[in-house]
Amino acid sequence: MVGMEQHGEALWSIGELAAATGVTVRALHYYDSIGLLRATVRTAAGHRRYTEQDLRRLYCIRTLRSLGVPLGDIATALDGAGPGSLQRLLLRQLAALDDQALQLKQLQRTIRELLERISSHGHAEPAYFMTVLERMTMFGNYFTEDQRRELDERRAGLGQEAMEESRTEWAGLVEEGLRQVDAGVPAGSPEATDLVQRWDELGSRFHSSEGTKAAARTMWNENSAELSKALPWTAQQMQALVAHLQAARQHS
Amino acid sequence: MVGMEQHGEALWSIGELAAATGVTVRALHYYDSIGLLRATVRTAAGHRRYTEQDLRRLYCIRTLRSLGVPLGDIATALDGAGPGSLQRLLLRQLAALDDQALQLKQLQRTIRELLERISSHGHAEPAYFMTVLERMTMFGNYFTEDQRRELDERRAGLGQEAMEESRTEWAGLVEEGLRQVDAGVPAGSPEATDLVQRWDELGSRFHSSEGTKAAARTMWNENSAELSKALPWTAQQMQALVAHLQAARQHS
DNA sequence: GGTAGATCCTGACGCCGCGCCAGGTTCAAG
DNA sequence: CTTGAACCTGGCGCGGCGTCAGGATCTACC
Repeated sequence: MVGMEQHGEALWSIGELAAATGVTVRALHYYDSIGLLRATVRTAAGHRRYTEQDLRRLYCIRTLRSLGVPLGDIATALDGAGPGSLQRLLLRQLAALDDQALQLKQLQRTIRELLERISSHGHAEPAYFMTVLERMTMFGNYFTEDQRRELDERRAGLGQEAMEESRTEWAGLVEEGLRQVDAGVPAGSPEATDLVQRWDELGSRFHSSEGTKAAARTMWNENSAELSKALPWTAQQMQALVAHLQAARQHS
Repeated sequence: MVGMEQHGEALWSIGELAAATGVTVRALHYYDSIGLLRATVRTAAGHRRYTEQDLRRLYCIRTLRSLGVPLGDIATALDGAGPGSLQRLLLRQLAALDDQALQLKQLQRTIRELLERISSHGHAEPAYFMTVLERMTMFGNYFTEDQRRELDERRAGLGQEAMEESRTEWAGLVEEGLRQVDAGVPAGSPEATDLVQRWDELGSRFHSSEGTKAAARTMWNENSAELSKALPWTAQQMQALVAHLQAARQHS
């Protein structure tokens, strides 16, 4: 072991440190280069010598890193503001992981649905892929898990009849949207903005406190859920409608 | 809309496709450059024109991508072997996500433990970081969740007395290991390999069916679990021991 | 004190999935 | 014909290292 018994302090070469901690030499080089873990001592020839303090710091770094914390955050937590900064970091990371876990659950459910669809139906038609995509992006971007639960409760509260009614109404809106697309109605026209407004109103029935914005997205979700059950429209029609509504929403 | 009504087919420019699907133009450029989604048509000036087939393919791509599938896998699944390849891909991805979910749970538990430790103890000493790191790397690399459960059951079955006995025995082994380190016993010597063997045997009590290899890792886990409760050794001693054992294991 | 082989150094490119310019060409509308 | 929007290609950048390449330096043995 290099430098043992010198001034009563133990010094490790980079290879020894790597072997002992399981971190690669390259990683240590990298940590040094970004200033996260500089070797306290350098020999005359430029070889790195690590102290026991460095070792302890390395353990902290690797632990946090294995918990998924990015190196930049580790650096600020270890160098920056003293007490409590580590705690705050861990709390943030825990929250981030919670988010990730929820997303993972979403993905797993979606994949299982896709697999069922494939095995029962023989194959997956592209149109179905579209509906899956719709639901995922809408869901992922606009709702937290809590909000999702709230929506489920609200839907349960509305009852079967109201749900059926809304579905018919929604189908009517889609039909009109397609008519507008076919007729070439411009996105800025009153017809189009009116459609968007009724669209959002219908959505707002399923959502109260959070306002119309999120409600519109809810409607999109109902949308794709319905589509997955019965697909009376082609992919091309749907994409045209999507584009039309998006454009109209920007104009209004 | 570009190219509408031409030969009865609809063609989209790259910007239109981007707006309609929510994919950025840059991403489409990238997909084109890696051959994942080439624009079927190019105008004389080199501008991309996408067909409805391209649109459908894009929906598939984005769906799989949002499910976490890497682009390379998507390409092989869409272009490669026909029926069943998609199903296999999804099954693989599902398995991968299951793994991720388990790892996430591990991480969350570990962070919560760390937080408890910090809040009850005022701060976290570096030595504790080391034990956390040990458990994580050992656990993460060598055990599946099922194996973990099996281990927990086995430990419960052994009873308190046997557990206590094993702990004392283990402490003895650590003491001897430290003696060897202090005395400079080489890793290839019979003393060292004998220590490793007894170490693994002790571990094998906690693990039957999977063999000694995994059992040794179990022992490592006990190791750090004990350390977290009472730390009679310094970080430096532990790291030296770890290195010694690793080296001896390679020699035997 | 010479030499071999292990270890060390710095510097550079590669990975993935794009984001984000820069500088030039082409399109659609008035 | 002009203007501004859309399009093109090509290049750098991120994070966290892995993986060479080419050279300097260490340790051990004769």
